[in-house]
Amino acid sequence: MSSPPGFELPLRLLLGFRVIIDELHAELARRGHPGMKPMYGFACQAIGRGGGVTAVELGRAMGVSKQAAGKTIDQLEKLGYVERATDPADARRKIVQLTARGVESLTLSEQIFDQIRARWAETLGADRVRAMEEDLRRMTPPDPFQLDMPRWFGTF
Amino acid sequence: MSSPPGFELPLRLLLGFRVIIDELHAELARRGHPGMKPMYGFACQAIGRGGGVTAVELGRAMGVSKQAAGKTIDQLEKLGYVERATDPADARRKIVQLTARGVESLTLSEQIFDQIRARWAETLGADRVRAMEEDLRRMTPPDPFQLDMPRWFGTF
DNA sequence: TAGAGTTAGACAACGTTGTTGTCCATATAG
DNA sequence: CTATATGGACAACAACGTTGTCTAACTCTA
Repeated sequence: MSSPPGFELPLRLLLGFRVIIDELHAELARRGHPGMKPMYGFACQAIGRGGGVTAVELGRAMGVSKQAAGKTIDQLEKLGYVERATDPADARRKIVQLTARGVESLTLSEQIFDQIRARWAETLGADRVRAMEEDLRRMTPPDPFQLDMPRWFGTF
Repeated sequence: MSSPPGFELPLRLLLGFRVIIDELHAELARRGHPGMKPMYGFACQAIGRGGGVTAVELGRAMGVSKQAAGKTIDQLEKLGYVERATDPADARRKIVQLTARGVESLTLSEQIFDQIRARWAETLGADRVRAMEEDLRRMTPPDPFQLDMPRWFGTF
């Protein structure tokens, strides 16, 4: 009747995240997006389908400096997922927007995430998955995007 | 009655991990281990209280190269958490062992993890936490240690 | 309207954590 | 005894982050 050691919970949370993200990217690669990486995916999600964002805004949304955001944007631009356009109303601002391919990758990711969740629900039961989400929502901050993982994990 | 979008689950899993690890390190810092970082903690855990390991073994256990493991050991040595000794039976091998301080940090971490888990159980109910662990155990690989996070998240 | 302050982006220098590749010393096997 | 494998050190480099500095452009106010 004893509980597992306390360190198992965070380990399993991380492993769960990793399993899902690995599966997502394996499927994305299979469906024409082999260059997509977890970080790029988060960035695309943060850029979104709306009117576009600037490097400063993206950095703020992801919890990193504008320079770091700018480098990520450079990569995504090179891969054809985003494009930059100068704001007609403010010559300083460069608006970053998803390209058609970028939107496609986002849509595809959402479908794949839903499929993965459905398989979890098949294995564990829909109510258990829902309970897990609910419990995690209670224990984590509401703000969904604070994904400065490399820095966080590296230097704390 | 619709399910949340599929991407919420992995996001919450990551956030949950992060919340717990952040809390652990805040508490560790408060109790005399301000230099401890997530990665160091994982390395200490992998080194363990046993007879010590070599850089090659540690690298294998953590899924990184022996050079990377060696660099982490350098850091931990500088912080006073481990010490190296040459194997009397094999002059090539340098055995890495936790110092008293290293063991203390490990023991402290275990206590803190247990406390965090107890608080989750208070908030969510013991059975819900147990269910979460059980479900995650079913959906993740049994091998607990494969913590090459920076590389994995960065370059995939 | 002119000047001061703020903001966006680019560029450079650097830190951390990884990677490969090379090399030497030591063990082990044929 | 020699050939091979292994452990560790060192160097060069890649990826992703940081801070600092500079310039261009906007905005506010005297």
